[in-house]
Amino acid sequence: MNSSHFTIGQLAKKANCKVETVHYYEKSGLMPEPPRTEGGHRIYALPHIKRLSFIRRCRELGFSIEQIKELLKFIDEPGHCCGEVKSMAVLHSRDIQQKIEDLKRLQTGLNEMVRHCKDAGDSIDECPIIEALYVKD
Amino acid sequence: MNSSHFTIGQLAKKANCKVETVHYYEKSGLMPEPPRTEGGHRIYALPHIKRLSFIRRCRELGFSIEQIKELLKFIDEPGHCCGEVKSMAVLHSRDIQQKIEDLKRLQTGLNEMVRHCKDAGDSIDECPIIEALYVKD
DNA sequence: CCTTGAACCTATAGTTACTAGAGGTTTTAT
DNA sequence: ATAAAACCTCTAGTAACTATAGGTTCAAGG
Repeated sequence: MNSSHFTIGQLAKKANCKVETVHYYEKSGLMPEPPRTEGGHRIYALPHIKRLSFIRRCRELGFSIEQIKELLKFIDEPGHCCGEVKSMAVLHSRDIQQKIEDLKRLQTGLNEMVRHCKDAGDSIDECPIIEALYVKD
Repeated sequence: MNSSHFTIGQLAKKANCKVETVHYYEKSGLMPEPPRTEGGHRIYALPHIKRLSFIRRCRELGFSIEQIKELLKFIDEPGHCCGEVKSMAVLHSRDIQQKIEDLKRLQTGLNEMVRHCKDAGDSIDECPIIEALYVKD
């Protein structure tokens, strides 16, 4: 294996993910099927590292596999423009904002219940959290 | 079906979830197996409604199925105290706080990239988002 | 009573994004 | 040559549902 070629393990390590994840991305269509050795081992090169690192960074940002597919299409195919990428990023940013707000609402509700709890001693029958959640209907 | 008994569809509706979800909770051990009609249909009563509603409220608060199992154990078995419930709620609240912070970090990173985008016109080669994510390694 | 449609039943498979394990082959280092 | 590490494909599992298929039961209306 010459120095401008990499095994799947090396690729995975450089992009900070597992070998199985690379298999998964190949099967999902994110990563191209690479050339192989005579023995059947995958041969990767620098462009693969760049692509996988891109995918990993997008995943870290919370983009779904499908969204990353679209982004990769923008990159792979001619004729796309930055505005399309920006649109996706803006929509995604809104999703994240919505999730933050949802979690904050949860947090508030939960903390409100915790606030009414004494530190110890009460039995379950007198627990404000259980009382709040196990109400009559 | 007399008026203090409910079908699974009625139960699901009252607790705001689907019939399949009730099946799932029964299989997961959250809901007890109820008595049946001669024909094999499940017969539910008020305590089932209360229990399922509790489960749904916990799910809405983001508790996992396993966590809800524990909470239900506190309720079902004698000798537990409110402090145990409070502990779980406090730990869970911390989880949620961590998620909020993670999402905010994502949000910040994403918005920073979006901020450098002009509205349109640039090709993908000049897209600051792609440039940031598809870097050399 | 009969018919029909709705609701029920169980079992299985799919969703998303991985992750693990099994059993076998290839490569590498000693 | 040998042993261990790394590779391969395939399958199944994770969490929390959700959908589908094929069959049975129930309820309402004629």
